This record gives sequence, C-alpha cells and structure tokens, in this order.
Amino acid sequence: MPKVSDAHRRARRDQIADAALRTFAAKGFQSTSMADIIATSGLSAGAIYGHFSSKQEIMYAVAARILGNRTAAVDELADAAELPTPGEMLSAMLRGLDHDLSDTQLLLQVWGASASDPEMHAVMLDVVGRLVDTYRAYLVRWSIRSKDMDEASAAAFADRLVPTMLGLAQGYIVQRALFPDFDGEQYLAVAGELLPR
Amino acid sequence: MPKVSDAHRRARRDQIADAALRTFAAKGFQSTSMADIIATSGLSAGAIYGHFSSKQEIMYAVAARILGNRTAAVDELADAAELPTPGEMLSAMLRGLDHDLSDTQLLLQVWGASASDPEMHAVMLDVVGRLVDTYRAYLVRWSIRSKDMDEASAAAFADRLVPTMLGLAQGYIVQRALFPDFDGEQYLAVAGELLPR
DNA sequence: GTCTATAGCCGGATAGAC
DNA sequence: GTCTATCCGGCTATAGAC
Repeated sequence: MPKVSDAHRRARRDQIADAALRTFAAKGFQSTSMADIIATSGLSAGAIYGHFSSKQEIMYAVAARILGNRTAAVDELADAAELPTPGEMLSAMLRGLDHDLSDTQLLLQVWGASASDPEMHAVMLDVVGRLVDTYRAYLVRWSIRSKDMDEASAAAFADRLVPTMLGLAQGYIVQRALFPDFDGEQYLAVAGELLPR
Repeated sequence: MPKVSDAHRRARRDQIADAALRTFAAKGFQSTSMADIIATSGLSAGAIYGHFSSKQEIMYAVAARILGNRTAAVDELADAAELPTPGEMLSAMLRGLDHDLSDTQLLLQVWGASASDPEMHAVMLDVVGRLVDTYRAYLVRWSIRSKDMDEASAAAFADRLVPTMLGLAQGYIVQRALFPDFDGEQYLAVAGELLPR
C-alpha cells in the first residue's frame, strides 16, 4: 500500500518510464543500462527500484504504453458517427508516429523482444489483441453501413481483412523506422487505393 | 591470407554462423552469450575468434544471411519467362518462412537491432536495397507485359507500389513470428485480391 | 588453428543511512 | 521514499600452450 498519494506514485512511475523510453529508443532495450535510466531520469537507483522491481518490469511498462498509444488513435475514430474508410482508418492510426520517431523505433524493439521473451510476448499480445478487436468491430460496422452487408457477411469480411490491414500498418512502421527516404504519404495513398472504399 | 583451404575456412565460418543463428533465434541477439555459441557450435572460444573478431561481427554475418534468404526467393522468380502476378510474387517470397520460424524471428531481431545499431542498419539497408531493386524491376516488366504500360508509366507504377508490397511482406513476417493463430494462406489470399493482377 | 583458462570489465540489484 | 556506495555474477575477449 502506498505511503504517499497515489498521484505521486503515478507521477514518479511516469517520470521513470519517460526517461527509460527515451534511452530505450536511442540505445535499444538491452544496451540501455540502469545507469542510463538513472542518469536520464535524474533519480537514483534506490528511487527507481522503489517503483519497479527490475529493469525488465520497466521494459514491459514502456512496451505497454507504446503499444497503447496506437490503440488510442484507433479507439477515437472507431466510435465516431462518421465512420472513416479503411484507408482513412489506417492513416489515422499511423499519422501520430511521424512527428517523433521514438515510438516507431520502440515498436521494432518490442517485436524483436517478443520473439524471444515470453513475458514481453504476453504483454504485446494483450494490448494488440484489444486493438485487433476494435479494428474488427469497426470493419463490421463500416461494411454494414457503407456496403450494405448483412451481419454475417460483414463479420466474414472483417475477419479476412483485419490481418492484412494490420499488416499494412506494420509494414509502414518498419519502413518509417528503418528507411531514410520513406514516403509515408505515398504509402498511405497507395494502401488507400488498394483497400476497399 | 588463409593458412588452410578457402573451402575449409568457409565451412568453419558457416558452422559458427549456423550455431549462432540457432541460439540467436531462441534467445535473441543480446541475450545470447558467446558461451552459448561456443556450446552450440561444439568449438572453442579460440576457434571462433579465429574466424570472427567479435560477437557483433557474427551478428552481422547472420543478419546478412537471413535477409539474403528472402532476396534469393525473389531473384528466382523475377527472371522467369512466365512473370508471376504481384500476389504470386509476394507468396513466393514469403512461403519459405513457414517451415522454420527461425528466420522469421530473426528478421524481427534484425529490425530491432537496426533501429539502434548503425552498423546493423547499414548491413540491413544494403541487402534490402538489392531486394527492392529486384522487386522494382520485376514490377516494371510485369506492368509493361500484362498491363500494356509504356516505360515511363510502368516506372511510376512500380515506384508507387513497391513500398506497399514490401509493407505487406513485412506485416506477414511480424504476424507469422508473433501471432500464434496467424493464417498465412488467408493473409496472402487477401493481399493477392487487393493487389493489381 | 584450436584448445583451456582467465583477465578485466560492466551491469543489475541491494544495504543501510537519512 | 530516496540517496550513496558497493557487491556479486556473468560477460567478452585474450594469453599462452599445443
């Protein structure tokens, strides 16, 4: 049980996670040392271990936040009265990544870590699972409204399309993070033309 | 200059790279220790450092090989007399990944490492650059032959489509590596329907 | 070229004062 | 809750014999 206010605890955890996020993005999960996080956060070892029990826990917290950022973007539009087209949905989900590369780079780190760390894998599946659910529900509603599908064919349509749309998003992320000359606008334009509308 | 035959040197390097590849895929680049590679390869520390000057060099060699495996698949079909459709090309490029997850998992590791290690980034860009060139040349020829485009519009068409097609491939890789229930056949079927044909 | 053994370093986590 | 100081383990890379 907290000895200071919950708000303070929350703020400290965020301060630590923020510092960790910056160093993780710059140096990678594994090459970031606790000393790096300590220096960047302006706190001390003792302070940090009072809020996180290990470096791994910090990694998982950062990963969940980064993944959550993407779902937040989708959640907003999925409930809008004016349903966007699949192409617009894709753009909305990804546009937030362009201003700051940190999230994009970290997503690659999270994927890489998930391939060999079961706990990271579980964290990732949990957050992405919610994103997929939202996406799927949106596609069902969109195809019913805009394509006059009945419930059953809309569900089948969404089940088929979700992985491929998600794949387009993942490809965008890889290229945004790694290709110096990546043209995100063009990528999204082409994707929008390929996707149903 | 080698004191034994080039073939022997090559074989030893491959033996080391094979062992490293297996441990890298299982534990990740950074969590794999030289002791792991030593144990898996059946060689000794001295033997390994006689062929690679550092663990990083082993990583780069493995990365280049893994990426090269994908380009090899594309190279084969790009020169065929019977040009495949874009959807078939995508399938051909990715189908080799399904039997053994090692390559798929390692691709995620390579992407993650490329985000923070400039040398890995350079290795990756070099190999992927060749793949992109091949892909682009194929798309130019396909659109000329099957779509009756002139040279200029074929080039523009290919420039626009290559990143998105590559993105579909990258999405496939992420999901194959990380999603337990991933249905690769369906993914490729949907992608094939979206792509021009 | 390959082995064994080890040097030398660095990183995560803790102890104990405040 | 937070600080400083430090312990301990594990890691990469090398030394030196064969």
